[in-house]
Parts: sequence; structure tokens; C-alpha cells
Amino acid sequence: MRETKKKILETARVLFNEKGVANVSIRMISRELGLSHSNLIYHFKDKNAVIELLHQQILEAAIALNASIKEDNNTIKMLFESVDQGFRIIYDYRFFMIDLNLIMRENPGLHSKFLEIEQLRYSMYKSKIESLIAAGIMKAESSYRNYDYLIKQIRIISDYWLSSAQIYESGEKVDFIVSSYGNLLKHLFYPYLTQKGESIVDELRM
Amino acid sequence: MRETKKKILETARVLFNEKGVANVSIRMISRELGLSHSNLIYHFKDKNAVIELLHQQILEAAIALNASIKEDNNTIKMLFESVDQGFRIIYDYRFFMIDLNLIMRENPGLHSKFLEIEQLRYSMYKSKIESLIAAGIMKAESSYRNYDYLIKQIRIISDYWLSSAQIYESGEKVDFIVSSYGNLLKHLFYPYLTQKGESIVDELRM
DNA sequence: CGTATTTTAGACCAGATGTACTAAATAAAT
DNA sequence: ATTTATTTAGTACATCTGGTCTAAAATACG
Repeated sequence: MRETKKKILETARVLFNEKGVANVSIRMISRELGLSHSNLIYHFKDKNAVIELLHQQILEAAIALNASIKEDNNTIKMLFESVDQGFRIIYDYRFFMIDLNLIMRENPGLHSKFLEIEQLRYSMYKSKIESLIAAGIMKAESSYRNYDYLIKQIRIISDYWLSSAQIYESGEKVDFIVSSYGNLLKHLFYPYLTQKGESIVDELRM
Repeated sequence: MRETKKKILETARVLFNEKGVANVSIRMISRELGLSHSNLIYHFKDKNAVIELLHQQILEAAIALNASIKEDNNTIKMLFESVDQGFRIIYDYRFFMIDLNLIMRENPGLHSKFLEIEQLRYSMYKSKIESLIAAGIMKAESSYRNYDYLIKQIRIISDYWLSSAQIYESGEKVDFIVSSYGNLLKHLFYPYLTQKGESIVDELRM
């Protein structure tokens, strides 16, 4: 029955989000589902196997998102929209980002995969920024406008906004958190906008 | 013997940094020290008590740093120096930042204290930025230069640069990591500098 | 020196966890 | 319908953990 496996993933996801990966055991997940723990082990070798599959779900959602956003329409509007939607998707799997370091430490395979994906993310931003410069929307690079640093700032905020939200915004609603931190990321771009860029973003903000 | 307590803190700090807080038990620390675990419990009620004292050590170091940096000399040079030195100090206690969310979740008292300190951090940056604007070093605030967002960006990077380093820079030397991520933080300010500000920072970078 | 206090060790307990193994129940297939 | 494969439950085990209690050793003190 394929159904059981799905239920396990779903329950695990919710429990991970609630209590944190470290505080959820195989036995807890099975108890929650009214299953024997040996049954759970039949479907997943261990907790890491569950996490790996959940990570794959995230990836699939991200790929679907990328596909839905037209590549040729390479505007800042699309960039910001993908931020909002990406943030919304990852929120449902927030345990993964909040316990990121724990997970990476105990799962070297996932760690390497994560590093590979990061390279893709880097190139994506790199080329987006280049085309925004070419379009006169972002300022040209200079000693005080080093876009490699910008991309690394984006990386940290993308990786850890959920951790930060857990500490500083506990109790706030999903929508509020997602839009706050989405704005935080977008504001990284603002001081790099040209006048033309600003007027384009002005329209988006209406 | 006060000595034992110090040794426990020292060993705990090293083990936490090495293995992560979740993977270190009271019994492990005592084993490492050749002590009985009941002896450890005699000195510290539990693991959280150890972490709390280590956190106090961090605070004391931070206070000493703030005192050493003259308040009246409110330049961007001092700001950047305190970043470098602050980053260096916290590196030795990196477990605290890497396992921040875990620690906050299981230690509500520490969480509140951390939130209080964050308010101080906020006001500090707020007033520093204001005086830098007044001095013509940073640009005036505007719709595309919202300094509240800048301060929140600073917050996330300050809180999670060590986590990010653990994932992306494993194996790199301390000095490299500290200076890389210090630069990352400083670059948050760069696009907000006036021409005057740029020329001042130019001298610092020589 | 003898007494009181602090520090340390050892033993024990109850609970949770991962893992392995066996057997029953259910579903699929021929 | 009988066999085969898949899915599930149950049990048992070794390990680790936090916590408590008791007593010995070390230290401080009067």
C-alpha cells in the first residue's frame, strides 16, 4: 500500500515542523499514526531516509515553480514573484531550514546534494543580475557594488529566514512571516536599482 | 574547587563546537573529563545550566569589547572593527549560534534574554546609522533605502553566518572564515555609503 | 586536632531509542 | 484456490540518558 508511505511522510513533516527534527523519533511518528514502529522501518530505513524523501518533495515543488515562471520573461517582477512563491513553499517544510545544520551534519549525502543545488542557485542569480544590469534596471558592478557579496547575502537570508522567524516572530501568522521576510530579501536589491529600476519596482508595489 | 567548574565549561564548549549541542550529553562531558556524571550534576543542574553559563561568558566578552571601543569615536571605522572583533569572539562559541534555534526552543529563559539583547543591538545600530547619516557618510533614508530592513538583514547575517560557514566553508581556517563573513556584513553597508563615506572606507581597506 | 562542609564516586532505576528477528495478516498473482 | 510476495505487528535486546540516593574522600574551619 503506497498510501502508508505518504501518510508517514505527511505525519513526519508535521511533527518535524512542530517539535524539531531532533525531538522526533521513528517511534513517535508511528505512534502518532497508530502503526507499529517496525512497520515504519519497513518503509524507511531510518529517520534520515524520511528526511531525504521530504527533501525530494521540496525539490520537486521548486522545479515545478521554476517551470511555471517563464524563463524568457526575465524581469525583476518574475524574480520577486519566485521569491514570494519559493518562500511560501518552503514554509511548509520549515523544519528542513530550521534544522538545516543538524540535518547536514548527520546526512553527508544530503549535504553534498545541497551544495550542488546551491551552485545552481548561484548561477541563476548571477545571470539574472547580469541581465538586469544589461536592461538598465540594476547599477553596474563596482568596488562598492560587488554582486558576489550580494549573492552570498541572499544565500544566508534564503537559508535562515525561517530560523530567524522562529526566534523573533513566534506566534505570527504564516502570511505575515512569509511576506515580511520576502520583503527583507527584496530589499537587498533595492539600493542597487537604477532610477529606471526603481520606477519599475514602484509599479509592482502598488 | 572552583577549578572543576571551569574545566567543565571548557570541555563542554569544545565538545559542543565539535559535535553539536544535541549530540553531547552530561555523561559525555564527564567521561571526557574523567569525572563521574553525578559530580557534573553537582556543579550544574543539567545541560541547559552549562549552556547558560557559557552564554554568560559570551556576554561578558561582548561587554568588554564594547567598553574597549570608545563610544564617542562613533565612526564607521569603529563600527567595522567591532564587527571583526565580535565575529572573532563568537567563533569560539560557535555552537551557540549554530544550534541557536535548538537552544532557544529548549530554554525559554535564555530565549527571553536573547530577545532583550537583540533590542539593544537594534538600538545600537539605529543610532549608529543615524549619526553616520548626520556625518554625511551614509545616504539619507528613503523609500528604497529603508534602514529598518538593513538592520534586520544585519540581524540575520549576524545570527547565522556561523551556520552558513559550517555548511559552505567546512575545512576552511578560522581567520579566513571570520574575515570572509565579516566582509559579507560590511558589504551590506556599502551601497548606502555617500561619496564621502566611500572615500573614508577606501582608506580603511588599504 | 577534630568537626563540619564541600566535592566526588558509585550504584541503581525508569524510560526511550534503534535494531534485529519472528510470525501473523493482507494483498497479488498464477 | 493455492501459492507467493508484501505489509504489518509483536517481542526482545543492548544501549544511552537523566535523575536520585548513599556513602566515601577531600577540603575548610574552628
